[in-house]
Amino acid sequence: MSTPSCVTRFAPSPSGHLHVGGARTALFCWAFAKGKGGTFLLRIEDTDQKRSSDSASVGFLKDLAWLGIGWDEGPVLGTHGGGAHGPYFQSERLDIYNRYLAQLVEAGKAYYAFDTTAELDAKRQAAKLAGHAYRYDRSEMANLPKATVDAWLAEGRPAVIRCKTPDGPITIVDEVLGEATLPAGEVDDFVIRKADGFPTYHFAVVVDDELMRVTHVLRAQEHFNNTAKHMVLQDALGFRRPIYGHLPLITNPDASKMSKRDKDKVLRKTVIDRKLTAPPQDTISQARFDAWMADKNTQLELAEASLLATGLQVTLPEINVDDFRQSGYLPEVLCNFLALNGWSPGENVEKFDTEFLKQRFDLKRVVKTPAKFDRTKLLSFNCDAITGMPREEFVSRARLHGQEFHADFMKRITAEQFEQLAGASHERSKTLDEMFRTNRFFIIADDVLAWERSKNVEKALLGPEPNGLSHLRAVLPVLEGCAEWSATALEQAITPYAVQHTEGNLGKVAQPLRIAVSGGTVSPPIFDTLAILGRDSTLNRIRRCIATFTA
RNA sequence: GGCCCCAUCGUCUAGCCCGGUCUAGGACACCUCCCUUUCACGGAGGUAACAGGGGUUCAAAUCCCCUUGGGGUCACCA
Repeated sequence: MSTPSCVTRFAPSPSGHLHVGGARTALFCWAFAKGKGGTFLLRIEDTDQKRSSDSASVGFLKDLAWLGIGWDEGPVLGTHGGGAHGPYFQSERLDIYNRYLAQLVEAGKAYYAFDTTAELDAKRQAAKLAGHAYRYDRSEMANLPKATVDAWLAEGRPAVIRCKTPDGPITIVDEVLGEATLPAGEVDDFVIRKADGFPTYHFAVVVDDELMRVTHVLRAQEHFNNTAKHMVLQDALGFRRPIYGHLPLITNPDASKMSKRDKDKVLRKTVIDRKLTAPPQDTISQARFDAWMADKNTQLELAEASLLATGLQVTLPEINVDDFRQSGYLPEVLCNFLALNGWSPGENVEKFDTEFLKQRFDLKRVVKTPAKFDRTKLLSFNCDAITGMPREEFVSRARLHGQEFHADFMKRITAEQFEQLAGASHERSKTLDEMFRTNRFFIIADDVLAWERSKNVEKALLGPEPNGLSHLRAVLPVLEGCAEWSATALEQAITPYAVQHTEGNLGKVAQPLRIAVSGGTVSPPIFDTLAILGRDSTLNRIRRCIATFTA
């Protein structure tokens, strides 16, 4: 097997959900490697025992697959993953790390340190009060006699291993940011193995990138300063140095970090604004609600947050890839838009697919500044993509979306009705989800349909004579007499009435009809709406509407 | 606070490396008008930026310096 010229990796910590920022990083790593005929690999950084317990820890893989970002090596999912350089879970590579760790200690490039957390905290605190940055002081631990170290280890004293960082400035060479030099002393003797025996992130990354023959490290800019530590370790271990590229962060419009905490904030604000003291029915328990509201620092689980949001009828900001999926965004649009945050192909091109990205992606064109994530523009892109696709494609993609996220809706509508509805909704849909949210009236029973009592409704129905209500009365027998119940047949039946009684102003008849059958002022085009609804429901609802508003 | 990085319309960005073609381009948003049976779409126009100050130069958005502003990072998290 030949060695690929280019190997990139995406190395997240385990999670059930893929954050959009992570998705963008993965996308760039993927595009970079695949554009060069190289390998893109996935590695799970699960060295934090406290965080790596849950079984859904690699749920984010499905998000990656949904986006169309396939990985050549890594955890197996469908046709993705596998590879000869595993295991790809760091927690399964402990003996590998320990080998290199021992080598460093042996060579005097790393040492055991027995400081307690309390001692270190105190020193950090003192440094902070003194107004300078804390740097680990190696004078005690680095010079412990070997006999002492062995004795303390033998008696089971908790110990970490620290890297003995050489003195001197460190220059980071970065393909997007250029060169940056950290002054001597800026990188101290950092921990490379924790007291629990697990390597720290820094150590595991360096070893794995070497062993997995990673050539290019593309990661978020928040890792920039870590690079110096990784360089120190590479030198100590005699490893080659990969090429680095640090990608600009993606933030909220207010420049704050995008995090699932944003969902919590929306919910908390809603609860406070509405002065609620109890959760809505069928959401979360009162006890959970109280505990959550009592402490600003606790967060609801994602599932709880969704339940509560549904109960409160608020929409949560999309943060994770599956949030966007649920909201009805297209994976290809999300990829396109994500790529535009931090990169652009120039030449005023901004609509492209991942194939184009693969061919054109280039570190030189990655921007240095953080990008504020603009959901409105994403929505506009999504709208363009939806209205631009063939009708059959929209219908089938909307169907899949409905089956996954609106099972109740799909159950109460026939296949034929769905096809008509989707067809009528196509050109007015900005997302795959919209038609399910705005057309609930199709799936409720005729006798529970309620009419909204808004200004617009009253204006359309109860204005000066001849008003909407009288048009409804007049048009009812016309509809009853319709032999064929299709959009075109209905149009042919109603239009003459409009010509005769409203000077051809179809709206004067259409809007009352819309209200009568939907309960509100918004629906697909009126004849489609009536056709989908069917003869019985349409007539039923019009009769009830007349009765209701006449009373 | 120390250290590092960055700085073009409200937002994402093109241009910057290799000064003149930039009276700074595109997209989203916004405003106006048109289309229209609701919603949405669509069409035509428009508003809108080189953070500030010093240099260098015949010429600076483009090069240099300072100021200001923003971001990142300072864990036995990753």
